[in-house]
Order: sequence, then C-alpha cells, then structure tokens
Amino acid sequence: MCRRKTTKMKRSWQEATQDDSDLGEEDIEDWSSVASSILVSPSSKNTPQQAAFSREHPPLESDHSRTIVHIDLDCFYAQVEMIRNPQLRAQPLGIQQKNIVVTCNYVAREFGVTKLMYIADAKKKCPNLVLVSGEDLSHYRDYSEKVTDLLQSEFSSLVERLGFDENFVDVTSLVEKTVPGDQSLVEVKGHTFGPEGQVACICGCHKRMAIASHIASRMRARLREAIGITGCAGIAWNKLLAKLVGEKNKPNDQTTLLPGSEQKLMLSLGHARRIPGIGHSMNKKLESAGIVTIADLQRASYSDLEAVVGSQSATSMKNSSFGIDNTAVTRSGPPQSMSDEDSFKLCASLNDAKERMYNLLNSLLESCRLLDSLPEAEGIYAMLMIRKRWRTPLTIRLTIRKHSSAKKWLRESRQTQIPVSATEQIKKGIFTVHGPLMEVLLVLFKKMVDVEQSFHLTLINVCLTNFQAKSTFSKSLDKYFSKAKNIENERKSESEQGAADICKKTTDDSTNNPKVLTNQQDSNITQLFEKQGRRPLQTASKVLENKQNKLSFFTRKLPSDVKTTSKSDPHQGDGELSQGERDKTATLSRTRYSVEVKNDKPIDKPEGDISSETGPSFAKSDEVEKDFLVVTSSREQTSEEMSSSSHQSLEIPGNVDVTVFKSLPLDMQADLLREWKVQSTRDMAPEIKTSSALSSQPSTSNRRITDFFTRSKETR
DNA sequence: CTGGGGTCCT
DNA sequence: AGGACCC
Repeated sequence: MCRRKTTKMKRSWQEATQDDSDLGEEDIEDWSSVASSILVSPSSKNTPQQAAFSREHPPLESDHSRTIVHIDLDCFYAQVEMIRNPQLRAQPLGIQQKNIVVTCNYVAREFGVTKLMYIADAKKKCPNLVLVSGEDLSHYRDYSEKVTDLLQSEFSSLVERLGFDENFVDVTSLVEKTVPGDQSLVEVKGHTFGPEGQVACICGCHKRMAIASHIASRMRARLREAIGITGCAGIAWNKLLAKLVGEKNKPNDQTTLLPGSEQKLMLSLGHARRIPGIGHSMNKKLESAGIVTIADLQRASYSDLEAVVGSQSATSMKNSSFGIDNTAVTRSGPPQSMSDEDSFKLCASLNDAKERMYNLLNSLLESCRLLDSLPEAEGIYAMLMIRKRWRTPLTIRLTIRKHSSAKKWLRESRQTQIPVSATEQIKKGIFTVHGPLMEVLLVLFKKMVDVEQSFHLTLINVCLTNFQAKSTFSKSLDKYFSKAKNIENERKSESEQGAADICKKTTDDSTNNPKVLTNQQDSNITQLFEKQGRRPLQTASKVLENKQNKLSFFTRKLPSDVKTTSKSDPHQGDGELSQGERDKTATLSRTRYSVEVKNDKPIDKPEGDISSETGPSFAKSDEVEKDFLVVTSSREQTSEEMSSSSHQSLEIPGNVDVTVFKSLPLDMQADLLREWKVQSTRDMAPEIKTSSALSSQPSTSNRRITDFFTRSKETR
C-alpha cells in the first residue's frame, strides 16, 4: 500500500520535474488524485523502515486530514499604536526603532514607505510621516498575548505563535464537529486561491476548507470586536500552505486554498527563499547548486539536494516546494525566555555598561513582577495572575555585540545559573534581586570583555530563561480561598497578604511581612555604582485594563507536546489530557463560537438555540461579552455532565468561599472546577469509556490555569 | 545609517 | 555557546 502510494507520488514528482513551467490542468489533476488517494494515517511515517525508505524517496505525501488557519495581524505594531492613539489612524504612521521604520500603517504605505526602511528614506517618500518609537515592545507583547489567548480559548487549544503577530490554529476538531450532515455544498467565505468550482479531491477536504473559512471569518470578527485588531487569515490543510495562501489578499482579508491548487500556489512564489525555513544561509547553499526558484527545487534531484544541504533539510525542502508539510501545530505555551536588549552606537566604559545592564535587568524584573497592578486587582485576580506569571528563571544570559570591524552582527554570550538566593527571593515574590544578579552579570561581562583594555560595544542583551519546572503554588490554592473574605474586606494590604501566602510555599514562618510585596529598594545596589544618578526601581502602577485578558495567559507545553523527532499525529488535536482526565473534565465553558452552515449559507445562531439540533451549533458573537456559563450543546450530554453542570456547587471544595468563586470570570471558574474535579477523582478507578465525540469536546480555557501549575517546563 | 524580540537545533 | 530560523 505504501509502495503503491509512493510510486504514484513519485510519478507526479517526475511530471513536475520534467516541465516545471507547465501548470496545466493535467498536473493539477494528477496532484489532486494523488492527494486524495493517499489519505493515510500519518503516524505510520516514523518507523525506521519508513525513514530508510524516505532517504531514497522523500515522503511526498499530501495529507488533507487536518485543517489549519493561519492568522497574520496587519502591520501589527502600527495597529497597536493606532489603538492607543486613534488620532494616528488618519495619518501616515511609522514605527521607529533606532534608525529604521520597522513597520508602518497602510496610509504610509501609499506613500511608498515599507517595512524595515531607513528613517531618512521613509521621510523622503513621505515628509509628513508620523514616527512613534517602537523600541519598547511591552505593549505589543500585551496585545499579542491577547490575540493568542482569544484564539486559544474560543477556537482551539492548539495555537502556535510565530513572532508577535502570527498564529497557527489547528481547527481540525472544530471543523469535524461542525460538518453538516446533509449539505454537501458549502460555500467558501472570503477569497479562494485556485480555479472556481474546482472539485479536486474526494476526501471531503473541500468542505472542510469551506467550513474553516467561516471559522476564520469568525476569528477575525472576534479579534476585531474583542481587541480591536484586524488581520489576515489563510486556510489550508497544513501550516505551510495556510501561511502562504493568507498573504494573497491583504490587509484585513482571508484566503482559502482550494485543494488541487497547491502547486499553483507554490510556483507563484517564485524564489525558493519564500519558503519558510529557507533562510539566508540555506539560500546561499542552494544558489551554489544552481537552485534559485521553487521550480528549481522541485526539479532538483534528491541526491544532489542532499549533498548540498543534508538529508533532513533536503527532505523538508523538497516537500515544502510541493506544498507538503506534515509538521504539527504545537501549542506555544508561555515564553521559554524573556529578554530585553538595547543597541547603541557606543558603549566603551565599564560604568556605562553597568548602567545599561542595570536598566535592562530592571525592566526585565519589572515585567516579571506584575505586582504593580496587584493593589488594583481583586485579591483573587492578583493571586491567579501570580500563579500564572510567577515563573522562576533559573539561568541568566548576557549577550553583547562588539564593534570589531569585520563581523558587526556577531554576538557573543555567556550564561550562568541564577544564584539560589535570588531564585528563592523570586519564588517568594520578591523581585528586588538586582544586587546579586548584577554581580552575576558583571562576571559574565568580564568573561567576554577585558575591562582593562578599551572596548567598543554596540549591543547588550539580558535574558532570563530556563524557567523552573514545578510550581509549588498549586497546593496553596485552597488556603487562599478560605481567606478570601478577609481580602474582600481589607482591600489592598490584604490582597498583598493573600499573594504572600501563596508564595510562602507551605511551611513558611508565620511572620512573613505582607510588605515584602511592595517595592523595596535594594540598598546593596548602591554599591554597584560609583556614580549617582541611576534610576530607582520604577513603581509605575499599571492598571489592569482587562482582567480577563490579563488572566488568560499562555498555557505551558505538556509532555505529550514535546516533539517526537519528526512527524506529528494530526489527530492529537485537543488531546494533551489523557482520556481519563478528559472524561472527568467539567463541561462548563465559556461561550464558544462557530458557524452554522445551512442551505449553503452560514447563519449565526446562539449556541443555546435548540432548533439548531439538526446542524452544528454555534454561538453567536453579539453576546460574547455577556459572560454566562453555557453547557456546550454541540453534542449530547451524558448524565454525568448534566449533573456536573447543573449542580456545580457540589464540585466546589467546602473550604472555598462560593461568593468569591462566583465573582470570578467564567473561564476561570471553569478552570478551577476542572482542577478540583480532576484532583478529587485522580485516584479513582478507571472511568467509564465515552465516545470519541465526547472526549474530543474541548475544554478550552479549562486547561490553562491548571496545567500551568500542575505541569511546568520539563528540563531538557 | 541595520529592530527587538523569539524559537529550536547542533 | 553559537547558529540557524521566524516575525
């Protein structure tokens, strides 16, 4: 079977090889039939035999079983600045970092301003260009996280970030749940890429793409409603194609790839460098072998290619050139590192370097803390934020760039463990550890720079990484709730105490001073500076603009997400929980969105609408801000689920204040319910088997907080 | 006249 | 620790 399949693939490859310029229907049809004939379980690709076989014949398998949406925000930094200051919307706006316009709005683009353009050139093109500094990324980071969170909580738990402004969303399971029973024809929403009316594949992918196009439309609508941000979507059956097709209609639009048109899409790109994964150095290697275009790549013999770039790259490039990509959407989780950097013309003295390092470190620790907003949040919010945010880095890295004539862009770095004294402090929520960290940074600095000699630096970067694996906060949760009434009554200091309690781990002394959580100047820091005028710790109090968004932070990668050497199971979908855990999952969830497809036309309907029984049920978007708990109704409920949703108070541990609990955002309530439920049933006997439809019901946001604390970064 | 971030692999 | 890649 594999052999037949591969033979057929090979034939199509040879056809493409023989005349790349001919994009006739024959090629496309052949590809389509190939694609449809080999809907095969991709899990069969990891066997050694397969790998060995692949070396001779790269695994060109077109897999249509997944449905991927790629979301790409329009000129992201510029959009954020326009949200922050709407007056900018009407003007040509450029975001400036040092000497460069890193991005600009579409008004400016009409003047010919482009990304990564020198300020001087941009001003020449557009003398009235308004420039906003974009060197501080924190606002962009905030909006970026909101976007990922929205996609993750409302559409799919499988969301992968790429930079700040792109997200891949695997909507396979959502699509499957909404496949209409009788309607075979579903119109694609938005633009398509490919010939109209093409019926290319018999596997049902066309219909899935069409449904996904409605989901993508809903995603973009939600991003606009809830965050005020616009973006493009690409819809296809793998990440590569989704990303590439999404660019076809910009800005603020969407494009669905029609099955059979992948060859046309890939060849439309022209240059091989347009393929994600082929960067500067790969491209140079390819050029040295005479491979410049994607057609060249398709045409190149595998053995030649392998000789130039190695077998692994050869295989993935060959596949990519045909639009084949089996890589999974990998849930991003919270960041693996936090860094802050500054570049400059000249840094030539130790004191200068110290001050710059201090400033970088200070802003890093500031963004770790989030305690500034604590007094303005309810105690419970603060605590949960802390639970999410307080990840303790175990290593610190210093990176510099020396001016040394030749390789100006070369960086050097040294890293070391953060002193245990400092990590202990951070665990307790005390972020005034500048002193010890500065000492460590200084050591790292001197490993790279001979401070006795003259030096010339042009960049310094401080990076916190290697976050601690296991959180100890989880067990303090119930304690917190039992104190919740105090917090309500006594406001600020009490909320700080609440946070402090959480941080005390378990057996801490009872004399813990609540004030540890306020800003404290570390007097030791003074000794690090011979010169005065350094900045005190900033006590800026950021307000919680949006508690929901602040609180729904990224989930952490789970062990099952950790890469298995190469291929992925496209059906792992929402499956990072074990079957048993899923079955125990509370069914309360926030309103979810989807699209009802009826008579070839999508109709928005509230999820509770019983008349939607015949088709897939989707919530309507207008009511999203009303946070009411709904029992997801896109399938039948088991009696167990009915009871868990209608008698939710039974799921709440006795020591928890119900009033406080009910004041929480609904998705958080669901998170906690699930957490308790899982905990209370963890040691029970194996549960009743349920249907796959049931088990695949996503618990969306339910996973976020719990996973964050029960699982953490596994050491690598 | 080259951003300020991130990721993973070797 | 560096290098590749991404935005």
